[in-house]
Amino acid sequence: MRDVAREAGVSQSLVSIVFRDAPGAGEQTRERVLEVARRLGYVRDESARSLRSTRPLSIGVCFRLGRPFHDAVLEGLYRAVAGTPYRLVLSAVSGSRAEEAALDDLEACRCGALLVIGSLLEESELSVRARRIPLVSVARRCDSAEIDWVVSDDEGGMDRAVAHLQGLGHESVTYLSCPGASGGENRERAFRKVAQRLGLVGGAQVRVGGESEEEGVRIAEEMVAAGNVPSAIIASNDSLALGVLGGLLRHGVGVPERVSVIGMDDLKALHRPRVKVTSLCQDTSRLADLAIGRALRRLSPAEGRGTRPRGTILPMSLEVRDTTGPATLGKLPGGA
Amino acid sequence: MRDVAREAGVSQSLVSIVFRDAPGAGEQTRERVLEVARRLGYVRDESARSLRSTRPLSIGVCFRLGRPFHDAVLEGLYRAVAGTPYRLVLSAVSGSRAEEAALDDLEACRCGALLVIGSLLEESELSVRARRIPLVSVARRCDSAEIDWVVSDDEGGMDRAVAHLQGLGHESVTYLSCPGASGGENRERAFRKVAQRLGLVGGAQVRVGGESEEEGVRIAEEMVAAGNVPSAIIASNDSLALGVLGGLLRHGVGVPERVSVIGMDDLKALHRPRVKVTSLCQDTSRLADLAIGRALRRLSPAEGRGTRPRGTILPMSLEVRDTTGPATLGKLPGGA
DNA sequence: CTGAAAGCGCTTACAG
DNA sequence: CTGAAAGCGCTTACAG
Repeated sequence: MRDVAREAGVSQSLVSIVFRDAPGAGEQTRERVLEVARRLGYVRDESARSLRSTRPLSIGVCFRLGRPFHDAVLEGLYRAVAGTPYRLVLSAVSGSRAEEAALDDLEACRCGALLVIGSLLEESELSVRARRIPLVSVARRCDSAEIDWVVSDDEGGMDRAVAHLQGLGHESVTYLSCPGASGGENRERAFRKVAQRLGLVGGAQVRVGGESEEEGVRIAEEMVAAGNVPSAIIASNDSLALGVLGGLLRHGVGVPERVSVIGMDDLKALHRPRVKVTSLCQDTSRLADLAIGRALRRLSPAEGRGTRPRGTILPMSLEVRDTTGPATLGKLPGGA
Repeated sequence: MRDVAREAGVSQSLVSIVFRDAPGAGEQTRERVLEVARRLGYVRDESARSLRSTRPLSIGVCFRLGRPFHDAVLEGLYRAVAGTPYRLVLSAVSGSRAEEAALDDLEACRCGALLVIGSLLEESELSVRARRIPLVSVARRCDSAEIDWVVSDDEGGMDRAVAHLQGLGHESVTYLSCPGASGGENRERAFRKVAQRLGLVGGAQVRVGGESEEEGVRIAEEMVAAGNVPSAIIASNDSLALGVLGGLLRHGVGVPERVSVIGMDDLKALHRPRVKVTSLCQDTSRLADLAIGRALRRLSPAEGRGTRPRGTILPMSLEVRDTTGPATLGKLPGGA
């Protein structure tokens, strides 16, 4: 910066003014500074900037590697942050990197706020961090006093899914859970509630599922082997749904002729050429917009941390595709 | 840090010494400082650290959102960097964020080196950046004088794939290219070379492919409609292979009975329950290890930027699974 | 083993 | 509109 100032024949503060787009520089001077900077390959130093600046310059994002849902939210976050004066700082959770480490890293980087996608941490631990720095939880509800959150309406979505199946004549539905996942408990609770509300009490089954296609296949095969294949299945995530689908088809159990299958999350991975899975979709783009909105609110000097945190529940949409159809009442072959 | 020093009754430099694990602090003092820091919720500021430190503290990584291959490499990078004194700084490329912007961000963050996964930029642009900061290109060969690179051996892999098909009796092979991808040209060139070397000259076809399952389906359907379905297909990426597979099966063309299909990259997405696709695999973990190794070399004061850049070509392995089988010489039904 | 002082590259008042 | 000076939170010599 000093070099640029010298080369352009101005003071260093003037260069700073030009780069911050602050008032106080003539049109000509501004252009000359910019030209010199370009010529010298000058890049403004973010560390120095954020160290000296009186307000934060960045928003931290904690996400998980290899999850299409997280990638989709991230994509939305970049879009949402584009019009603001903030930049995104990323920190990934993976097999070799715990969520705690990822969050520590973000806290050390002078982020003004933290967005955490699908956190798997205890709510109490998130609370502790939220006391140090504003926290927005995405896709995971947090009822602690300090945390803003944005989630999808599992219950409303589940309602739509079950009603869809009932409309097709299905009288019993088996739900495959996902114990380890961030929204797992919530989804299971939603299913139980909805099943009761829609009078599915006797026909509602909950079975431990998982998060991978492999587990889905195994479950499907167990069902077939036990001669106990339900007429409708809601899988708590799409990988599971895909596995169940594959497992059933492999054993000659028709989908949707004999069994209807619904997935959740609407990942791109679902859009396979062979069969498009009916799925309950989260609106990743709105999730991202709202998350950035919350962060901006906390970052604004006017509002700041004063107000109590806000939770928002976004509707889910049921995308009806190829894997759901009329109930056959066990009259078709394929049932064990 | 000043607060911690005051609270622990020591000087600020002593706190710094403790946190840097530098010699010069008594065991007791060290523990007291650590205890106080924990109690106060002190987090060392990365911006200040990297600004003041005489050597770089971080390595920047530029990757693309929603690509399983990139995620796999990232996972390996986190593992590889764990034992070093450096941290990873991530910057994502996505629909709403150009690769240039992602790299600019990294340059502004005082990274000591940049790892770029599957860059789509012109080599000349990478060169310009490499003059400012050491650059390691992953999965994209760079012959400019300034850039280290680590790639997979497309030609050796292709050799293995074609030989495998020949061993099964296939006399002609159609290659589906991937014009937009980062390694696209290289793979296509590799196929042409290998086809010639293995005497497949007449039977070698190159056809424009793509990067999505949808494109794969379309191509398969065009082949079926034109009555021109080859006996063996190598797709330049796995999504394409999956699409081709789906498209063929849908029209009753048996895989591998009538057509053999090989994909490339061995993404997790390939491990579907129904059919496991034979694929040419990149070793993402070694790719990551080597990339970090290159960066460390450039970062070490001893070696530094003095030596000329090194390129490394890693072997690919052919994972033979369900989609390749003996050639049927057009005697089976299903050929148009 | 411990403390006082300088300085990384910026931004931010404040005086000309 | 422009320049000199202070300071963000650390690390790094260097003196006790």
